[in-house]
Amino acid sequence: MRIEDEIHQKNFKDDYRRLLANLLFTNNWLNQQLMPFFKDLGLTLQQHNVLAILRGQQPDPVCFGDIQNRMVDRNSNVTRLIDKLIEKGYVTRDICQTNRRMIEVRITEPGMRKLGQVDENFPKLFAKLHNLTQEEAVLVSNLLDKLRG
Amino acid sequence: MRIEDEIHQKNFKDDYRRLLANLLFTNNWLNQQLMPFFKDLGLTLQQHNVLAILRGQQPDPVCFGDIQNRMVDRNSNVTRLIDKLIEKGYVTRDICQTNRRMIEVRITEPGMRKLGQVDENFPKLFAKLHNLTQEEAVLVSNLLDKLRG
DNA sequence: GTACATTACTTGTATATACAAATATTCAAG
DNA sequence: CTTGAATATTTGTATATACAAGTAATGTAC
Repeated sequence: MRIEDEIHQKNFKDDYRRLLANLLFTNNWLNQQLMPFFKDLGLTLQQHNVLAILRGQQPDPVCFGDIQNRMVDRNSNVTRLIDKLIEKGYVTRDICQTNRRMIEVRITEPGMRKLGQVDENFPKLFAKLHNLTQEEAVLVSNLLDKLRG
Repeated sequence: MRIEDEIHQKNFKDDYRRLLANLLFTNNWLNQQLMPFFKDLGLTLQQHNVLAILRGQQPDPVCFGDIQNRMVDRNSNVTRLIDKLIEKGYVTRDICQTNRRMIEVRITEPGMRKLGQVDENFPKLFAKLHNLTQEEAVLVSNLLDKLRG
């Protein structure tokens, strides 16, 4: 459905304004697909992002700063995110012995199992993006890279 | 900058996962451009969105439901948004006399002037989107329309 | 014309976000 | 070896969001 119809706006002053509205609207649409998906699995999008980062570095730990730099959403409060993940038993935190300002975060076995469970369900999530062909997905992605400069 | 470099991830399992990360990351990037822009002008993105909708219907009023349906961000709480805009003197609210469940919202003269001030500053905001050519902007926008189905 | 569903908006609340200030450790200069 | 700057994380707080429940007016069936 065209963005004009989605937000009941007949036309835009120029193509950049249409793009801006479209990016914001599409992000909202995307969040409405993602939030219930992760909620059903007992995670938030950001919590999943952290777990995936930790799995990627296994068996090495990752410190808060590195987690922040690798997150898709840079505004997340890593301290509080990790608190939640510890509550759920999916990660551990230890003070780094070589630099005691830093915190070493590691994913636990239950955390790995939870990620595995998410992976099993991913196909039904990604099915929602398959209105685009693979070539179109690559094209949009590259243009977004270009947009950010 | 490629999304792989932005979030320090060597590669993605497939092009749809790369697209998903890229859409979310780009939205965060976009918000970091938009938020200070509107903050400097004493508005939030959603407040501006409402004002623009009201100007579009002038001199007719717009009810809450219609505002919601035309907003880029459908999750906004229109009641509280309007409360803020009344506080600032940019809109008025009246009970609709033909259907007293409905609220008629209208933009005020100060609201129009504020919108005018935003318009004056828009070029410097949209400059940030000009890493894409006009053709590319159209292309991305159309592909986003297609993505949502 | 009364009862029940529907519509339109409001309120409450738990959680999340943005952003600034605080703490605690290490580094670096003299 | 002390002082001040830099780094890494934590805490505080005001505002925003998601979502469920509440209220009030209208529509509809009998």
